[in-house]
Amino acid sequence: MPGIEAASPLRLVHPAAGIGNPFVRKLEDSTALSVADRVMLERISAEPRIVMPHTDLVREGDKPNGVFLIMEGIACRQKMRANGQRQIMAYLLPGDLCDLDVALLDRMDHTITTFSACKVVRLAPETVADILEHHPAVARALRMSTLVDEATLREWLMNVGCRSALERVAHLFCELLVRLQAVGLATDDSYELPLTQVDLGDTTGLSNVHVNRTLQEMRRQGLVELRGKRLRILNLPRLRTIAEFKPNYLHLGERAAA
Amino acid sequence: MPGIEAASPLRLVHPAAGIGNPFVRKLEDSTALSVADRVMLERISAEPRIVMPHTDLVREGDKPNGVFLIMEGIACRQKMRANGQRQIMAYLLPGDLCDLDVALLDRMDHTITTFSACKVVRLAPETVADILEHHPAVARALRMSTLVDEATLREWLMNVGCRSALERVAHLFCELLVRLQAVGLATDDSYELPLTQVDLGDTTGLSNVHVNRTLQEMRRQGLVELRGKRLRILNLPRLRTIAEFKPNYLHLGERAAA
DNA sequence: CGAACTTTTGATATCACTCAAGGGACGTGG
DNA sequence: CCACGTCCCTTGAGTGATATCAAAAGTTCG
Repeated sequence: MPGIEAASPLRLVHPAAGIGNPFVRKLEDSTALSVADRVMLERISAEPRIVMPHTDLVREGDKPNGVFLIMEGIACRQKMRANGQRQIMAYLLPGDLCDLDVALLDRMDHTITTFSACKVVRLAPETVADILEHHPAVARALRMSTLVDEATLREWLMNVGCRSALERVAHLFCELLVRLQAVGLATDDSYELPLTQVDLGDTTGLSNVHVNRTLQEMRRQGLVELRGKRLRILNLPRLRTIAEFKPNYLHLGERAAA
Repeated sequence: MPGIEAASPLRLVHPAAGIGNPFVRKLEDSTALSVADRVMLERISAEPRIVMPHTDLVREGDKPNGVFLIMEGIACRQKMRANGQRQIMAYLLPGDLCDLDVALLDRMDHTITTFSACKVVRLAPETVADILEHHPAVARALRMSTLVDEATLREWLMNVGCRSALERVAHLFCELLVRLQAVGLATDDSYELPLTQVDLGDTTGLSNVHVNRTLQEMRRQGLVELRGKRLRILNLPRLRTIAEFKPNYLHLGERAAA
């Protein structure tokens, strides 16, 4: 089946191929993809669905109904407590594929919600199975990306478990810079951040009020500038030092290790 | 190759088969294993290595050198900060297999250390690859178990991010009860817990002093009894309520859902 | 232009941390 | 079997970081 697609030159010269498609771009970072791989990836991600902001893609307790691929926008994994407290457990950025093996589970144990308007693709379990079986390079890259998701989760636990408010927010900002740069969505020092201070608080285990004061402190120290929904990092070296940010857990190439 | 093994009846009547082997026991919870599967599992876990307490199995920065299977004892994943602070990010209990796909990574991003004396088996990447290819039922169970590990990590983040000291410790104790029961290492209401209060603090993001005071409060309320290294839960319903413990994230069968 | 949301501010409260020291428990070696 | 060291648990006092509450000011958007 991939052979048929590969015979179609139209796909290969599509202007956005490999640049506009964050999924392809991300996978290519970790593995060399064949033409057939790339064609297949372009094909499955060709018709994204547009989802409004603050919409649940899957809810805790639902039966998993396939795997989501984020093409545009930002979403998150989250869980609520009975008293209304919320913990955000991951950000899903363009190029991220949620839960490769989720079909093995009976019920979702958390909710996936969009922050901003998103373009997402839902892949049926059979599609995923097909990729895993017939596209080993892609499968490898996806497995790798799952490992990175888990490592990121560990780093978040580290963040909330043993860093101060300033350090936590600094760390989050450093991580997002690297991850967004990897899919071409950040400049050298800035990116769009469609989150409220409440969201940041629910991410870092802080109250919104304290996030606010922490951001003020960061501005005062000339670390960042946060206007509208755009974050600009003014002093990256110092921000990294404060956060003790070591991007090794993101397992990027040598490129970003510096 | 499995066929040859299956022809050997000796393995099948091994007295400890499926009972003494926590790995087999755990996998059988999620999938029906064939005789060949079980034989293979018994074979690869036949000769565990004994590791002293407080020994690193792999260190952050090391090249991953295979996958560890915990047969006995308790170990953990952890990371240190430059200032000496430690965050524990997972407990590895008997029957747990660490990092199915870890061979894809260049470097470890965290350290795995034993708490108590452990029996562990190291599986070479080829062994793992062989299982994934030739034992689909086992592969499924292992993938599933990886999903549970990740879900557990999310729950820990929830714990540290939005629960009080009492709630955090209560939640941890509830989780351990269920997980240890699943491998036959806990009674109805008690289990061995070879951890110090410092360890508990590094797990829950609390200081050792505060863990101490929290444990005293739990004793005062008649929730638990912690003598020597044995934890006995005196009022499980209340402990669960306090922790808001919902074991759904462990994705056990109906059995433990109650 | 108004409603709803988000950010900001001030005042107060509290949970948990730090520091420091005393008391057990346990193991080892004399 | 006792003496000692070490590790762990416990206690007290004082502090500090962050939470809570409530209201004002700013923003966004229909």
